[in-house]
Amino acid sequence: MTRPTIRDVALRAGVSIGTASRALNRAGRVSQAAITAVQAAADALGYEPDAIAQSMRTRSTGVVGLLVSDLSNPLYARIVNAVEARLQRDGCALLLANTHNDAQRERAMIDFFRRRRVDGLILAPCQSERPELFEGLSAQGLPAVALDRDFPGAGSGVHVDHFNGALQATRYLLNLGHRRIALMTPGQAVRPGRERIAGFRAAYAERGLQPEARLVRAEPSAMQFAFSETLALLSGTERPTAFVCLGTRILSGVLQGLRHAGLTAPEDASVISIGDTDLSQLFSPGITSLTWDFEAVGTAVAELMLKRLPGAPAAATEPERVVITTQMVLRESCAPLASATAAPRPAPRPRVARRTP
Amino acid sequence: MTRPTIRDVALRAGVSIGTASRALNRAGRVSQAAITAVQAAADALGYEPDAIAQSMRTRSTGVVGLLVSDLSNPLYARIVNAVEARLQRDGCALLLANTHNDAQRERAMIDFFRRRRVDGLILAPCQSERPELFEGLSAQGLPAVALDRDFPGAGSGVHVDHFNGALQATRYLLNLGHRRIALMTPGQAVRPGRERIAGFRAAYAERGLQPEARLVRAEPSAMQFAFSETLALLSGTERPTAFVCLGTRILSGVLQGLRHAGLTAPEDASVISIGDTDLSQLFSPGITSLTWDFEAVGTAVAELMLKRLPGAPAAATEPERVVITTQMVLRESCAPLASATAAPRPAPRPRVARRTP
DNA sequence: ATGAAAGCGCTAACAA
DNA sequence: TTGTTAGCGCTTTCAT
Repeated sequence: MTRPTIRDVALRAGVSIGTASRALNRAGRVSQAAITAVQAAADALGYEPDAIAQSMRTRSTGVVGLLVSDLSNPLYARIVNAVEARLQRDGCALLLANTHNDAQRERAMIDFFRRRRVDGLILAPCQSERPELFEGLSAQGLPAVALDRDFPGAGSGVHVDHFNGALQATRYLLNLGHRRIALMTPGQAVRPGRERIAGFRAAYAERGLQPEARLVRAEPSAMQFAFSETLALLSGTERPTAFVCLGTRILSGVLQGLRHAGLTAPEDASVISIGDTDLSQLFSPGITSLTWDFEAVGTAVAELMLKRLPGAPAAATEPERVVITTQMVLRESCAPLASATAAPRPAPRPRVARRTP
Repeated sequence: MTRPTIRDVALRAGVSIGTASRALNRAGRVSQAAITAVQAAADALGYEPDAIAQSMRTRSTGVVGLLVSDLSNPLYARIVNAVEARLQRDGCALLLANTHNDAQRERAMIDFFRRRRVDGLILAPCQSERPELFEGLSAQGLPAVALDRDFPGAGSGVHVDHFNGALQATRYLLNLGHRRIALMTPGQAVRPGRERIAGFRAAYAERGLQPEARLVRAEPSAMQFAFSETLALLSGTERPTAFVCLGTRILSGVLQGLRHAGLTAPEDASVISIGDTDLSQLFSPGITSLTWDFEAVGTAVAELMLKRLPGAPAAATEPERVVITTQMVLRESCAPLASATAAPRPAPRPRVARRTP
């Protein structure tokens, strides 16, 4: 009842083990007759080569490790999905681990993956982008690709253009007359946070302005956090007139905060979010969103990885970077500042004509 | 520059390879002195045992395969996340693959995983729940656990109580006076769909009624599908007065359909959805939801798996089933039928008092 | 073109 | 308690 090995196949085909291997892999000098016989024997036996044994010999597993901070983030999930799909096309397997933003676990899982002899590592995890982490991998000849993270002086990666995204979103609000704009984004310790804050500041700088420091709230993404922060921001007298919500679950927290305070967008505050989600589309008012192609991110990072894999046709060694640009989807959640303060609130009008029943 | 092997460690510690192995694994008869020396040598060398070689010998990889139809489904993502977390605690790795509801790919990926010698397989994929699939695995001694799927006559699994969930939701609507209730659920070919339809029918049966066949729409989950189906259902004269949306992305499709038709919940139609999402919570009106603990599903399935793994303390052989119950979260998206037809639509009142600015 | 044989790094059975 | 040795299943020289 044990699985047939190549030995069984060779025996049955009446050839040696070596020949069987060559025939199976169509490698080098094998006669057509041998190929046919071996193939037949393999089929008859239901032979499946043992990937572990192959890895043992060839020192290549065909497995790529993916470290992500939190898969339950739907936006990450979409990326991981795309990574897997692309890898699958090339016969690569995906080993997945969550780090839960825990630096210690990050390190542990990298070791774990290395012990398992993954052929490459995709990293989107780090609390802090320690360069030695990335360089250590490259030095050991383990291809690593960064997913929206900057490891100083290192390697390939896919990067979303958060800077210009935040710039564009902020500029849009400034053009509407807003000056007290709250920026809520996860972790300024990592690239997305840093870039967004920089873009935010740049938009103000274009007009010779500077944002109030207290309005920049950079913390790990969490709905609960966003909710309480929103309440805190709304409680003061000089409350923000606009919210830029740059984290997956931040939007819901902010919307709940506004609701809890009895405020409505866009009359009381304008709102911009990221990721063109169901919520953005269906909330009333529709939420103006800063978004990008999440599937493209996953596909790109997978392709960068595949290119650097041992077996790849042209094993590119020089680092490569892919930039993913953002787009704004305009909806109804932003309004000129004047109308919010000066004019009385206009009566809400339905977005579509109501059908007569 | 090559990684140190156990040989190097043994050499440096001045012991034999066998002793080094025993010391590293703290297995059996080893002197304290040996353990100390070997440990020191391993640390000095930065030795990490090669998991592939270990697997080769022990015939156990410490890897569990997970087959899921579509990870970009946020609800699945949450489950996978929980699975990974639980597995990680026990030092198991997670090999992940999407099947995209493609029966052929399902089979291919199972073979792929088996070739990689996974220790176990978690399956939540199957278009059709072919018994031979599951039985084939068990017969080969590969532990398999089903995730909300029924493989006739087979194995362990975690099952959400969709039957009672749908029963409860439908009963709730019937109690409100609704009779033309549309049920939208993905694939009746698989367990969740079947159970939901059965629960739906059971609720009608309790009152000696029978649902109209045309109101049961069971297709693969997709927002686009839900949207067009909703429009189709709304276009007739005898349009449904309530929608039960039992698929992750179905709710958005239905809501968009209603909006497109110029209709509003709950005045024109009551709506119930699954999974207590951001959208359910923040949409106006708040969507009454049928939900369950997705993390518990993932944890349970992981634990079922761990229990059946070769190394497990008591390798349970008899199949085990875990049932996850559903809860209703009542919000504002459902209304008595009478008020929708007889009474004029009441003016909307804000959910919370509006603060004076 | 084929067969024999040497390992990949490790564990486990057997001797000592 | 320790060292020696035989593989796990496969690929890959090296002869033939």
